[in-house]
Amino acid sequence: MVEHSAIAQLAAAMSDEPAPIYQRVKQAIISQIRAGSWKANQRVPSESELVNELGVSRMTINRALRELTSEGFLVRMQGVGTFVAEMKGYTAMLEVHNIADEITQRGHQHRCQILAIGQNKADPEQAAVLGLSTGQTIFHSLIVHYEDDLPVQLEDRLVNPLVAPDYLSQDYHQLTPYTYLMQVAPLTAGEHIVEAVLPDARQRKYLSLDDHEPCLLIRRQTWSDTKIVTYARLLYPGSRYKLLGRFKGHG
Amino acid sequence: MVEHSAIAQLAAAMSDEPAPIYQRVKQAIISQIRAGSWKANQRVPSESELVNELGVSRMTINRALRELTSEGFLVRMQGVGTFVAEMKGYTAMLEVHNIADEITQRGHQHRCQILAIGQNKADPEQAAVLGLSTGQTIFHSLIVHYEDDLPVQLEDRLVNPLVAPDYLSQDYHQLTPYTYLMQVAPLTAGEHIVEAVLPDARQRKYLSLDDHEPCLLIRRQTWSDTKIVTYARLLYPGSRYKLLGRFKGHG
DNA sequence: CAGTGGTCTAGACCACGAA
DNA sequence: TCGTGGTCTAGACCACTGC
Repeated sequence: MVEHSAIAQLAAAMSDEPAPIYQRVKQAIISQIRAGSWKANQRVPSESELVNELGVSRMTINRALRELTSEGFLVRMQGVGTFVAEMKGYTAMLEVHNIADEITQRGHQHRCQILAIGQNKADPEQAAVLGLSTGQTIFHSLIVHYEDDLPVQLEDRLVNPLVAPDYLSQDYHQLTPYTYLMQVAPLTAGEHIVEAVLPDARQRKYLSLDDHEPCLLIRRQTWSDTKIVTYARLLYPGSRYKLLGRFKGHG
Repeated sequence: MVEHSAIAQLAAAMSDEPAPIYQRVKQAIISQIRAGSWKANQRVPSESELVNELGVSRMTINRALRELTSEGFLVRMQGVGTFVAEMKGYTAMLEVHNIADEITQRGHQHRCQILAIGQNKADPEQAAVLGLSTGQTIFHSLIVHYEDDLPVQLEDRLVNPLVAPDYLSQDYHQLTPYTYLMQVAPLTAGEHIVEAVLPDARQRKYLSLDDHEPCLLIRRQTWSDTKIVTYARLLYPGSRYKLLGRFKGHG
C-alpha cells in the first residue's frame, strides 16, 4: 500500500491536454520523479490503486508502467511491486558509424588504399578474437581510408571465413569491408574498446603522422548470431578524428 | 493486402515453446526479417490479417508490432500499413559512466585530490561553452581522481553559477562534482567529444605520466532544461583507461 | 468509402512473493 | 492466503490514408 498523498499528487500532475491517457499517466509519473517527490527505490502505487484512483482501465495503466520500465524510470517485480529506478548516473552514448558514410556525409570524398589482403593460418591470438582454433585459415585485410587525400583511418581487420567465404574476392574500392560483411552476415551484437595509443613506425607511415602524435584506437568484435564475424582494429589520428556523441537524460 | 505466403511463412516460424504469445509473434517476425524473407520497406501483414491467420487477439498482435517498432525493426503509418524498417548500418554506443562509480564497481578504492576550486570572470571561450556572457562570474574546479593511488582522471570543470550557486561550498571528497550537479540540476541532455591528445607538462605532472604518453580527452557539455550546467574536460591516461561499449544490431 | 493503425475498456487467468 | 505484476481476449471508437 502506498500513502494516499502519492496518488493525490499524481492525480494533480495529470495534465488535461488532449493526449492519450497512457501518455499523460507516463508524464505525470515522470514529473513526480523529476521533481523529487518520488525518490529512488520508493514504492509506486500498484496498478490496481492507480486504476481506482485515476479511473482508468488496468491495461492502460499497465502500458504506461511497462513503457516507463523499459525506458529505465521504474523497476517492477512480479509479486512485489513497482519502484522508482535508481538513476545510475548517466550512461551516455557515443555513436560509431561506418567511416565511408561519415566522410561522404560531411560532404567530402572517401577513397581507400588496400595495403594488404589475404589469408593465413591463425596464430593463437588471432584464433581467440575470432572464436576459432589455432591453425585454422582466416582472412585479413589492411586498408587506409582517406578523406580528401588525408588519411583518417587505418583499418586492420580479421575475418572469419566460415561466415564470409567470399571476403577476399570483393572490390573494396567500391564498398567497404564493413558494408560487405553487413550484407553477408547481418550483425546481431558487438563490443568495442576505445583507447588512446601511440602508433608504431609502420602505422605512422601509413597515416602520414609525425612522431608522438597520439591516435584513437577502436578495437571491435562483431557477432552474427553466435559466430564472431570479424575483429577490427581501427586507428585514427587524434588530430584528424574525434568521436562525437549526444545523450539525453531520463526523458 | 499481403500475399498469403507471407503469413503462412510467419505461422510456420511461430515456435511453440512456452513463452508469451506476443514474444513468439515478435520472434517469428524477426526471424523472417533476419532470414531475408521479408525485405526492407516490404509491407508486413496488417493487424487484422495477423489476428485472423494466427488466431490471436488484436491487442496481442498490436503489442508485438508496437514493440518491434520501438525496437527499430518495423515502421508503422496510420492509415497506410506496417513495413520492414531499413537497417541503417549500425550506430554503436559507448557508455560513459561516472568515474567514482566505475572505480568502486571494479572493487577498487576511489579517492580524489582537489587541486583548485574557485570562481573567476568568464573569458570569451569560457562564456561560450557555458552559454553565458563574457565577464560573468563562473565557477571552476580542477580535481584528480585516483584508483587505488594511481591517478586515472584529471577533471577540469566549469560550472554555471546560476544553476548551481552552492557549487563551491561542497565537499568533493565526499561526493563527486558530477553527483552534486546531478542532484541540483537533473541533466536533460548532453554532448561530448572523445579524442586522443598529448597532455601538456602540467597535466603530465598531475597524472604522473611520462613524456609522449597519449591520453583520452572527453569534453562534455551538459544541459538541464535549456541551460548549460557545466563544461568538463576529462583527461584519462591512455595506458590506464579504456572506454568499453557493447551494442546490439537490430535484435 | 474501406482499410489501416492508435487507443481504450472490462474482465479474466496466471505466476510469483510475502506473510 | 492475498496482493502483486504478466498476459490475454473480444469488442469498441477514433483518426488517418488512399481511392
